[in-house]
Amino acid sequence: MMIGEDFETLPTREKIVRIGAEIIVKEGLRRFTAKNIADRLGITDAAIFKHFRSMDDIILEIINKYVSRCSKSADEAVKKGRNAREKLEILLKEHIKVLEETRGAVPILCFELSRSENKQFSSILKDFVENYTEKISKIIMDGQEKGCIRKDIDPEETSLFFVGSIQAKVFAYTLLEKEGPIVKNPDSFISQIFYGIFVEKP
Amino acid sequence: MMIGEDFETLPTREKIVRIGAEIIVKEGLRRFTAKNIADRLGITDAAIFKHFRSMDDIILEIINKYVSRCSKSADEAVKKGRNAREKLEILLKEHIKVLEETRGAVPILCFELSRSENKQFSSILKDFVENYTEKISKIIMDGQEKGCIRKDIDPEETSLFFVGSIQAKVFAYTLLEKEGPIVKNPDSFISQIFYGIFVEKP
DNA sequence: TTTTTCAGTTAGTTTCTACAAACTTTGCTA
DNA sequence: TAGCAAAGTTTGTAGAAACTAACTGAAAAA
Repeated sequence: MMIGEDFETLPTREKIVRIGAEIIVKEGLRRFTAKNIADRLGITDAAIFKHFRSMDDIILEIINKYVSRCSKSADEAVKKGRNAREKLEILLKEHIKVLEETRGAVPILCFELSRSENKQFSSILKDFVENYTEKISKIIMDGQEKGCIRKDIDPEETSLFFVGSIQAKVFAYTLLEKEGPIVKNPDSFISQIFYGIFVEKP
Repeated sequence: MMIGEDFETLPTREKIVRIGAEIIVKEGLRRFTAKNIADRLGITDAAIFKHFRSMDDIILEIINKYVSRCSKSADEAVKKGRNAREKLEILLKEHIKVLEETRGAVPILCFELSRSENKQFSSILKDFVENYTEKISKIIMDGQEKGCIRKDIDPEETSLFFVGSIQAKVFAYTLLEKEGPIVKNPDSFISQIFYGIFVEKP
């Protein structure tokens, strides 16, 4: 099932969160139902409501779990690097690591839930993305001052471009394969973002 | 409502398709229901089925409409450009144009429906993306032969990166704003993809 | 040992949803 | 002007979905 370890030994509440996330990622929000989750756990749909007050509460827990994990790894990355290039590289690599471990859950949740009826979801996600891109923006501005990053790019736009590029990988993955790693070659992926695809400017 | 012109004068069938797409884009598949569409048209849900045999048929028409439009504009782009750089630039600009006119519908449909229960949807989308990226791949390989594009990048991966970058813009748009153009500065967006963000390689 | 709590169950209720059948209105055409 | 087809309507059905309430067995707490 989802993310290895010893899934069977986990408390039911945690199992619900993981299977819920897996359903959203692999089948979409439409199939995120109490019955669908319960069936996979071998319990009845009513039992789900012994652990969560509502289906929305499950989604909230899913978002918070994955989003906070992503934020944490970004903070660590910023500490480690000594210059803009190093920081961005570590940040991207950390992000890719979380991405692989969670099988693309965060980007898909972001996409699916950002347009949700429940404003609480989109507000959490918005805060997360804003917070995350702010960290990247700071690194970029620092790099621009030091002269290693192009001065004609907008830091905020570029940080969104970073996040979006990862989003893009997940998109390609869900549409075309669904097996193996989401980012097959992290180094060449990072190189493409850092240095573009053309040899030189015209 | 959706994409200007004279919406009111359109036949109902066409209105259903447009409003359906708008609902998927703005509220997600979960709210794509006959009643939701009918309410906005000022008719009853049952009337929808006078125009379409099933809800899935509406989605099929939505996908085909937007996807074929996207493919067509790519073909035109390839014809116009005289070298790899020009071709890619025109292609991206054409794509951005369709994107703005359709308010981000294609990427969102791709994402939402790629993980759908209905295999027909994902198969159409897969074909579209494969076809589209193949065109881009060819341009890139041509550029690599001519020497203007880096030889160490994988054409197929990079063409997916192109498509994904646009996807990413839509993602940022749906999450953070929802007003104005999806790609605010197409030239700097293209420049970022073409030449990266760093001044020079280490 | 008794009691309480936890994590289940079954069996509802309510609301939604896709779709169907039968009827009505309306505009076009023979 | 009769009649027909398109595009609506109302009404209805069957199946999900999200909960709810009342009950049960087992384990933890008293």
